[in-house]
Amino acid sequence: MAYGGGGCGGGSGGRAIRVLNVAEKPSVAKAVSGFLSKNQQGGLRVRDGRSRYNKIFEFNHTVNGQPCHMSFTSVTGHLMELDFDDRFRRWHSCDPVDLYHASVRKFVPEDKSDIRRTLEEEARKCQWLILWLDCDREGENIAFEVIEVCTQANRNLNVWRARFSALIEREIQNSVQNLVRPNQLFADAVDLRQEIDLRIGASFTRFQTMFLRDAFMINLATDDRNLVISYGPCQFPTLGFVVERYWENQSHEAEEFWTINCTHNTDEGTANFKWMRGHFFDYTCAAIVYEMCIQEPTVTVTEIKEQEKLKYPPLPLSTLELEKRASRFFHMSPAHTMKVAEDLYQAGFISYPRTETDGFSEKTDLRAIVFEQQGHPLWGSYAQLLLNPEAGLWRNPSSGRHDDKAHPPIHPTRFSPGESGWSRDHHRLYELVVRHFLACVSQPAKAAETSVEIDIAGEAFSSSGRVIHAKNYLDVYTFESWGGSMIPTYTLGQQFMPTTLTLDSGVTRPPPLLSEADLLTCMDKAGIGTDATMHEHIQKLLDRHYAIKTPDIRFSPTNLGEALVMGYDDMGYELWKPYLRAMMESDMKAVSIGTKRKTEVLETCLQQMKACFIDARANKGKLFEAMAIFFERSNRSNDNQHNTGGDVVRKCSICHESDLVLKQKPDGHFMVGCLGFPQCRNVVWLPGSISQAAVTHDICGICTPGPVFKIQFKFRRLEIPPNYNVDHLGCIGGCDDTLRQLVEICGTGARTASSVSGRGQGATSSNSAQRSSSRGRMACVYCRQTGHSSDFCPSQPSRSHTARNQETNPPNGESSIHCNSCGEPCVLRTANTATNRGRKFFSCQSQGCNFFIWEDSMNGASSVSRANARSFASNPSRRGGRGSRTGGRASGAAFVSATGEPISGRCFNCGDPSHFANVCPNRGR
DNA sequence: GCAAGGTC
Repeated sequence: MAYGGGGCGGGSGGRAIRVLNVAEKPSVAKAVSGFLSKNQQGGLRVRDGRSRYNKIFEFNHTVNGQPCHMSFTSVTGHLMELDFDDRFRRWHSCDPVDLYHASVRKFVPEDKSDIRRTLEEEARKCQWLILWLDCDREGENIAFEVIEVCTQANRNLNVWRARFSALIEREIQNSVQNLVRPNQLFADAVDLRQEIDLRIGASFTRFQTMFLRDAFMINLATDDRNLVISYGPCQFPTLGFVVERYWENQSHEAEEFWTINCTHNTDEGTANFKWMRGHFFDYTCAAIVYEMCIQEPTVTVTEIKEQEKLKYPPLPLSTLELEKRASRFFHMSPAHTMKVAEDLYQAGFISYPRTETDGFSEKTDLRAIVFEQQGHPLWGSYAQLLLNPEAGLWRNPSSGRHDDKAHPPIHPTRFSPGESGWSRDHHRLYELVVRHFLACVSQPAKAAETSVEIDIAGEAFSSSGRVIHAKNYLDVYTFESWGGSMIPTYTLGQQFMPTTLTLDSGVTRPPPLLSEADLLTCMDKAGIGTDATMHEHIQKLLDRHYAIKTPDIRFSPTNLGEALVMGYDDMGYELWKPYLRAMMESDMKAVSIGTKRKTEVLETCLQQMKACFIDARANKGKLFEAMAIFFERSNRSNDNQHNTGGDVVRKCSICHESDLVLKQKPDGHFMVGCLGFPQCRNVVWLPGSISQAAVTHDICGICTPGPVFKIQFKFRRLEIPPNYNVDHLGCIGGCDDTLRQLVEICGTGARTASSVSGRGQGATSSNSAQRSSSRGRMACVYCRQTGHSSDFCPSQPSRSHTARNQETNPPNGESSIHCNSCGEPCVLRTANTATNRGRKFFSCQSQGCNFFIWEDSMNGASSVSRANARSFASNPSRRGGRGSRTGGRASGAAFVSATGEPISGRCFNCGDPSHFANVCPNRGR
């Protein structure tokens, strides 16, 4: 592009030339005009342009010796939009696949036409154009939009770009004297993204909306015609994070683990010692170690460490952190936070709220910002203390690794004790910004931490205490805390008796659903969205009914959201993963630095996406199947797939006003699902081997709440074991063992059979719950005896971890034993305790792994058999669990501490507190 | 009626 003749400055013999300056937003136009008009003859004048928001500032300035008359106006972000030509814009105007090569155009939309007129009118009067857009790729792209409009009005413009890294006077003065040319490559990278986003988004959105809306009854709280089932390269991966975590959460199977805890009471307080092995999942192993400890309970202090610990204040505040912290501290949604932050920014109380930067420029006058806050009733005195050199509270803030080169971290720009027009959230957000800023320039909190390690019968335990010496930044950053705790004083080599020594159990917990802060972190790591748009993508999931927020502010997918991700996943596409966006980001980088050309990247990407789209459409059956799990077929559909379902089986136990109905999925499998949506996702899974099913008028006499209508099933002979009948009058209310057994034997059809890695095996909560709750009650599917499940069937090769190792590893093979927990090799060691001296055990070599097993127990000659351990573990009243601590101490324990206090402990074999396992009369029974 | 990116 030609930018007009001549360099900048020095060439006009002292006659002022007219310069049009354009910023990305009105606030920047105002701020830069303010800096550049300082000490200039005539000062700063302001007049209206065509747009009421975008004023025109006028002043004189000299650029490289050239006197200039500056007119400074602004746009509001992008001036132009990209869209398809009119003939492709109506949804039914073309096949969605045509959108990959349909002609597109960039144009100034109607609501920006007044800004366009201002630019045209001003450009005609000027010789130069200086672009003050933000110094990022989007800014560069907007610069070229401005250039296009302005040069159409005045072909002779000499076009310059001002580069600045912050709105600081020195930076701006420097930038105007060092003008450069705009960078076409940066703008190209954005053009690339815009076009790919548009074509992919529009094609998939039109396709899936039209297809699914016609095929299913998607009963949302919106007019059917307004229902849009959108696809976007940012919104779908965001949904993917939500669904993936939901699947992890639902497929979690709680596992019981065991740990040994030791406490020690003295006049100075109590120390809680944690077992340094953490915990064992195998009760037998834990019990063996516990036995060793309880038999030689004398504690020896082996290590005492005292050190100063620092808790550092947070980094300067970026948008992402503002959103995360407002969600954590105040439960404000990111979208609402940004709305409130925008208000505060517009009113001048805080700096620009859309910034990635998490470090202050050295040129920022941080003390001046603190100075302003000294009068505040809540934090004013802290601000005063910060500025007092004698207090020693000041610390130059740390810098993070992010810098958008356009905006500083979010900080207060004007003092306010609180404005009358502010809502509670305005108050809270302003307070967060101020306190965060004050914290950033403060010393870290300081504490003395003492950690004590002890040894009981060769087992290591540790405890620590903390004394806070100086709260420092925590005094003003009241949203965070740092607890102190006291432990008694110990000396190295000191010996004592524990007050309690208990074998405690716990269960593993599923990973929680994603919180707002978690979701933002996922998006940030994967590069989904920008600081200014991440909250919009999250909001879009809610607006499109893809996800809901639970009462504890976590995201759970709706049936629609889960079905979409499931459908694409079944098709084999990772369009719901962040990879597409990551690829686009890397292509954008390559284009912006000139290693790839825009046209080539665009061509390749669109070709790939078009092929993907065609394939996805050919495989829409998968999407259909996934949707059919949750939704009723619509009679609008022209599809010939039959649906025999719809008969009511019972009222839904979750959403009581809806019915659970028997349905047949397109793949032929049967299921019972709830009609209530989106609140309810209750599904009861049926065996995959059903050929026919019909709801009868028989009501189950066992299951409550009733009525629960029985279903007459016919199974396919070859798909069920010979000892089951093909005809079965079954009940889905929970009383029917046959159904549950056949689910375990045959699976539930498509969902479990096609389950992919990473997806929870239970596709829904009720499925997962059914699987886990049925475990305790059902008969074994191999021997049909009750009392154990197939996992623990004595007549079938065990499938448990421990048993597998026992089968595949020779008992005495030192190098062939692998850890049950992490799979690493174990080494053979010899115990050196009084009761087990000389006895050999395997222990895992992997750092941080706890696995440990007696060699002789691997022959089945364990002093505690597996069956014993199980039955012991299943009776909480008999095990040394959390509930046993006080009971154990009160009962007649066999050991007393040095102070004569009885030590809690019970026989781990039978639970009796009167003896320990080595002399247990019930041993081996 | 569709995306994501600016911004008011």
